[in-house]
Amino acid sequence: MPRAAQNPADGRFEIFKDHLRRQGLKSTSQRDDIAQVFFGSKRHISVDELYRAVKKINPRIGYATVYRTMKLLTECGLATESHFRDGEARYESADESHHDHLICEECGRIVEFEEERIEELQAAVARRLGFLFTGHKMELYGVCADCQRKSSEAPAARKEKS
Amino acid sequence: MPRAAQNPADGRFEIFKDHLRRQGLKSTSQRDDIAQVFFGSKRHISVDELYRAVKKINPRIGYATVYRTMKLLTECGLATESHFRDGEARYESADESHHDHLICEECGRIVEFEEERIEELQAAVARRLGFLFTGHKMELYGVCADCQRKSSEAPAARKEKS
DNA sequence: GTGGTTGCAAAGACTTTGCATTGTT
DNA sequence: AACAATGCAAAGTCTTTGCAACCAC
Repeated sequence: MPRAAQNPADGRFEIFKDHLRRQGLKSTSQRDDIAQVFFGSKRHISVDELYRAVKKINPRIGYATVYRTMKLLTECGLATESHFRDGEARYESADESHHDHLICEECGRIVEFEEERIEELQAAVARRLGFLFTGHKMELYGVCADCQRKSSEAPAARKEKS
Repeated sequence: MPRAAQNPADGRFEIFKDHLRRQGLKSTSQRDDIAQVFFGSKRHISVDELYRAVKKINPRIGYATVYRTMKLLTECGLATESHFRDGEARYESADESHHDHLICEECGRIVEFEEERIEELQAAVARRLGFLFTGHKMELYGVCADCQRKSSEAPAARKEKS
């Protein structure tokens, strides 16, 4: 999969517009603004964060429209939905190559990584079980370097199984 | 699959009772029944399924108690919670060795597997990023052999919105 | 103009919580 | 008898949906 460039005019917005046109859907200022803000936002943005961000530049926006637009963006492959710690959904732009997440259980920090060999093994497992492999959901959990240091400095704060 | 380890006296119930005692909690018929039904149930049972099953042998049961008891069972390591397709939580007995899930996107069938090499690579990735690896959440998706056959036999069979 | 779109609020799905009553220890 | 546990229903979260007003096309 060729890497898309990260500049603002990388075509994602056009892909979105094309998707709308092809489906006979209409372009609206709400859809445009949500898409643009989403493309320019930090990764793993929640619906609520996106809603607030869009509201700043376009107060004529409702929660429902954010949900509806994120669904559209997901349909045309421009966004991916994740449910990290079950609760609200978070979206990320799907313009980069595939990666997965490593999450710190202490501070919630999310680090992305790629590991082709894991994917290969996963495909092999699926094949072995007669499946046609289509994808995965994978999150690694751990304690990041910072939090490890913090707990060794303040040894009172430990939670162990007794 | 050896079902030998599944006999009623495999100690899980005692572990649960001990957990209650140690925490100064009380044993009640509801807790006992929920635990026993859970231990004897199919894997990946939902709260709703568990509630119905327990209700059959003990009508004096409420939804809230099932939720509360599953939380207890999870705390003492006897149950694990999963959120397969976001929606309701499913629990499975944590008495067996670690495994992950492969899910058919057509029929929803869930197959379990173990792959030590994937876990090793995951731990290595975490270490490389400075993390202390504590665990993962991993689900593979695909199309099972049966569903692959079905779609090639009846290529016209499409689901449509009514 | 037509028919998709929007914001709002209401409804849904799942889970948690408040409280009077019940049941264990 | 003390006090945790229960069932019920109400409240909470996050997400979807119904609908009249709106707005692209």
